[in-house]
Amino acid sequence: MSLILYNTLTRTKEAFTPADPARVTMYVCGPTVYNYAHIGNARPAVVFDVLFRLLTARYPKVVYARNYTDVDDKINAASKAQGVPIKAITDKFTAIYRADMAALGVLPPTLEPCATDHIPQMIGMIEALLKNGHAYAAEGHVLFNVPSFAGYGQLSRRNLDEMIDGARVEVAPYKKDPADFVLWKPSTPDLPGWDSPWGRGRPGWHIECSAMIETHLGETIDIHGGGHDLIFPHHENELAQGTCAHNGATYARMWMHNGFLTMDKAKMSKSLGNIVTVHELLESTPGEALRWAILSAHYRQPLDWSDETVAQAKTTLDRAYRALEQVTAITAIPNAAPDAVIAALDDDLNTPKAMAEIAALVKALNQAATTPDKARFKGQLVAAGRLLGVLQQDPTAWFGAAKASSGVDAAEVERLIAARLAARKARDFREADRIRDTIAAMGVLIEDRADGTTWRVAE
RNA sequence: GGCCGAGUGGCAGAGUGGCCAUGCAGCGGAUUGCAAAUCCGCGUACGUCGGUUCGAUUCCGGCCUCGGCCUCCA
Repeated sequence: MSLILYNTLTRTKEAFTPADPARVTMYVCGPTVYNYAHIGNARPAVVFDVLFRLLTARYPKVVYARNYTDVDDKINAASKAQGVPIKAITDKFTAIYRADMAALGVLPPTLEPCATDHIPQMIGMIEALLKNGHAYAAEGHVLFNVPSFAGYGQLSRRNLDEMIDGARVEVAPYKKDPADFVLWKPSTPDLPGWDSPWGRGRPGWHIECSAMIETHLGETIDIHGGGHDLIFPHHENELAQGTCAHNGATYARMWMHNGFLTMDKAKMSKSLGNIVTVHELLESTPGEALRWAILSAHYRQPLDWSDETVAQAKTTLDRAYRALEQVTAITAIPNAAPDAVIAALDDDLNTPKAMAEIAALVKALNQAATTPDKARFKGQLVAAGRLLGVLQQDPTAWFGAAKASSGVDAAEVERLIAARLAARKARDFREADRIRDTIAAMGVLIEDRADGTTWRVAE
């Protein structure tokens, strides 16, 4: 089986073949750390985490870098507004982002480089661009000269004339061409800055990714990913400067972009204000349910986020964990994920299809009559879940978390269950049902099983 | 205006030229003291108008609607 991925550059699905199977390289644009990440920001982290898991299962070494943008004008604005150094802000939100993503089951990438740790490398790359004629210095700025790169526009499929027509931004006077973009810009004394051959300044938006890719992954990487809105201008510009800095070497062999998460069909974005942060969602919902909801739509499709989306995800996971709970005492036969699950993911990360296969495994586990069958299906289910980053908890922990966060008085529930058991033994079913109603009023459902009565928090 | 996407059953959401997605919800049955859970069964779904075809939700064209990028944005 081979992995097929959709390449934004060619707009087709292509077989993925790494340049060097001994060292697969992937770079995904990470967050600008000046605020809480919203659930839309989490989508690429989760999606590319699945890809990372898939690649790791197949190749001996996968180097996955996801950066933190910790120098940026929005950070500067927050720094001024709060009267604290930018590092106070970026450190805080980097830690929060890490914790939030961990709660979503996102594995730490191999590398998490920060922009501010790579200023010399950025300067070096800018110097290379100046040297080979693709950039120029003007009024303390250094700009990339877009017309110097014939391939400009290939990723976003647009040509310069059209862009000039549609331009909504005033063209800075020091630009040779309206499309030229900033590699380095001067900083006033009140702004963060670094000494450079062009005076004290700070990097433009795009150069950090190219410099960090060059530093950690090499001139050519296998996969470059990010959100759909990064195609233009960010990735188009990265592609231009990266290619030119390396005298025409391929910058990224495969470009992947996830679709948007929407609220009421409109893109979730900080500027629109229609956001819900991962942080606040985690207060009421297990991270695993959020992850399941994110993966319930194909990564290139839009995904409309609502309470209903999350509720359905949680209910579906409840069912899977209930199946696993039934076989807690049975040791799973260690197993690879079933071919059907792998085949689904191999087809451009078709996570909804993979989840349908997981549902089939849950059913098979529930149907299984013999211990060997149960052990086998349990192993397959857990292995399939591992690829998606779900179903790795102990069922008791999954249901226990729901109990804990519900605020239900567990001791009282247990006491009532004991009382009901006594009534049932006495065949006083009216009293037993009355007690159950009392328990139900607490928001708790009880289940009588062969091995005793269990309870769970109702939805 | 330019360039891109998308419209699937009550909801979410895959996919395919002719046969089953799947999950959630709902209905019926089994089971249960009654429930819950589980299992079994159940829905003439593919925006619209044409075209190609023996046959289209799936291919082609027009139209309508919605969204995205062109500015910071995952």
